[in-house]
Amino acid sequence: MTRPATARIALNRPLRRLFDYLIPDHLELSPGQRVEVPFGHQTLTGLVVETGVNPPEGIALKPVRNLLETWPALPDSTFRLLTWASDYYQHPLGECLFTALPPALRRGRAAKEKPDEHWQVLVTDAALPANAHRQLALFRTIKQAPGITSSALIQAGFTRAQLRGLQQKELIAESPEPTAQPLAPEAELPAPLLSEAQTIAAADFPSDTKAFSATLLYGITGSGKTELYLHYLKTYLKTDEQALVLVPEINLTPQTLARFRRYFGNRIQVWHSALNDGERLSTWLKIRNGEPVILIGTRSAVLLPFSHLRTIIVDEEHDSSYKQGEGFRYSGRDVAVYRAHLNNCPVILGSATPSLESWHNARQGKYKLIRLEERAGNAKPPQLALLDIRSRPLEDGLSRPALNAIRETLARGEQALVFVNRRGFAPVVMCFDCGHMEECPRCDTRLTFHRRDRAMRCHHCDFQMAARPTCPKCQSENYKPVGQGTERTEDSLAEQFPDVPVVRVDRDSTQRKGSIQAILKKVNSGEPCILVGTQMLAKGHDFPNVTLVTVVNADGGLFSVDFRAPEQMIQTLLQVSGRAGRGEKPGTVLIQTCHSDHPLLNALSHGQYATIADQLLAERESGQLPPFRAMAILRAEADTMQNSLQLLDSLKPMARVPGIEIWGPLPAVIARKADRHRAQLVLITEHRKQLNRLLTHLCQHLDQTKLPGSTKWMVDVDPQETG
DNA sequence: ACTTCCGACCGT
DNA sequence: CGGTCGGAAGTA
Repeated sequence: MTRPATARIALNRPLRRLFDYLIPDHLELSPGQRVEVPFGHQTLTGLVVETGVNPPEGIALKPVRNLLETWPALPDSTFRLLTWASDYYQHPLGECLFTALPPALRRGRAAKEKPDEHWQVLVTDAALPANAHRQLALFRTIKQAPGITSSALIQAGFTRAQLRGLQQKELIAESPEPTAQPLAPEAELPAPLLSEAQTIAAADFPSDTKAFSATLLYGITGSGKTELYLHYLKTYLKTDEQALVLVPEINLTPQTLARFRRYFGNRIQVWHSALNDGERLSTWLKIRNGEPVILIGTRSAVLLPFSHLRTIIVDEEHDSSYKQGEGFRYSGRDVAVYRAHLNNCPVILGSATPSLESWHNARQGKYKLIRLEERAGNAKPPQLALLDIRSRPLEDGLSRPALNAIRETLARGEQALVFVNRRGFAPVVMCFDCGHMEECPRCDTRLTFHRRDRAMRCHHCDFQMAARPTCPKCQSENYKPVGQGTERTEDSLAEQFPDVPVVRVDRDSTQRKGSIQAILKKVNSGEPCILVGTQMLAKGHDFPNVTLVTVVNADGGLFSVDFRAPEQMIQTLLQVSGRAGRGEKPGTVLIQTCHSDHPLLNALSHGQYATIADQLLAERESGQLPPFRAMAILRAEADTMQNSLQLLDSLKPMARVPGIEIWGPLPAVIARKADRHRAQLVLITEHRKQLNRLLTHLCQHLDQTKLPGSTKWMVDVDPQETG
């Protein structure tokens, strides 16, 4: 056996091919290692995929320039996971592999953390200009805690610039040795005490962390799923093992984190979009080094290079944000299940409203189903009632009975939550004389009116303009907002209940960092108030004093073209209903609708999610839709609809494979978005393997096809949005 | 994705 | 005839 002379390298580029290089004599390479290679006129970071390959003929190989670490940045298990995901989701291997690296390592930086500086004061009193109060505060902080680190100071709200300022004035200096005693680790709590129902559920959790198993924990809102996760990890995870807890972005709140930290102290680490490059590198290294971390993270955490991973929990597994909507369109939940499989460890999917995919797997016996249908503590499930608003007068969207219920709730000293599924003031502005509606010039959408700043905004691109006082078409002054948005509901409620704070929670009101924390703090004080908000309110928050939930309009999902709309509507309604009555007091949910006789809404007001899920699954089966068949969408976008449709049409002959059904090509529901014309071709089949082979073939073909102008195409496997 | 190459179009 | 702008080709 001679040493391999060539290596196949993956690059972080959207190319469905790898590049071969010579291995210089002084280097020894193996898969997963990070290297530097020449590429055209640039030097790029690459990852070794294979060595000893036969390069294509007639190409002069260049040598690998440099090996960045002796150890593989991606260990074998992670490497295999990503290779599988690249093939399954039809996304270029290079880009898939690089998503498992922190930004610093993607850019070719050393896999080392910057050592943290420690600081001490040099004088007893700082003579600073009167306006330098931040520097003065920083000086006092360092004086009080000699040896404190830069990162601790930055965490406390100071900046590097302020440190540099004091250092230049020679008021502080780096201290060589940390003089501060490290804080004694706080005593970790033992496994939480469980209720009777929880104890029964806990007994069904997988006890073997060295074998694959998939468990669906169906626990109604407020049943205490998090306690079960904590109990499970306390019971079965050994002190030298790693665990992963996936959560939707919105659920990673300081409260959740604090709760986990009380039980596991500094084993708890986090992974989410708000981390900076340094924090990402630091956490990545801990995981790569096999430290016994319990990682609480969002979607991309499932791709990290764990080596002692013994359990994966996916909380709120139905949440659509687990599916990446662009680029590498993977599902964090599905990758988690496959990872558990590869790794021979348990995966636990938890939800009060499981996805039909997981529900189906449980029904089929592929997943073990654990049911927890009792609320923890003294809390009772909320009472749901439908409120038909067809012949009722509405005041800014709210009916008299709903307003009365809110009034009574506040009078009892409790809190009310009003759920509106649209942000802004009103979804459209319409001329009552000529019927004109304001549309986005770049998309096939209507503009939403935001009264706060008198702006018309498109919620599908970044277009916005000043609102007009009169109709631009007929100059009529009878030009008014129509329909309900969060802003309008907020204003109207503030007018009707002037003595009570009205708090709006949506993407516009929570843009500022930490503003949601401030809102939650206010609500958790328990004083009577009205919360108005979108989806954001439905997710995972615990408001013990909210006893009434009003849904302004539940009809959005009833007649949508998207086959997932009914499922999503029911999940959202149940999740938001779950915010009611989580404390001692019972909760009520009022759902305003124009279709109180609709079977789905009726099932919701009478039955359990389990019953509805069975019904919805039966409908999916009769329609031969996912999860009964596998689906993939080929999307195209171009400067004209004709170009998009033509490209997809040209694929149809190749896609005519027995057993695979083709729908389309058809223009997307929003056919034009940011001046791009979009169309899609749906492929649907019972044979997932065959579909995968076809997609590989189609991608290969498309890669070699020269496309006119700016025409783009993409593949979406297991799409979440089918419009 | 990023870089370079090459032909079209402009002004003098 | 130089300058630059935009699209296409190539990266091993």
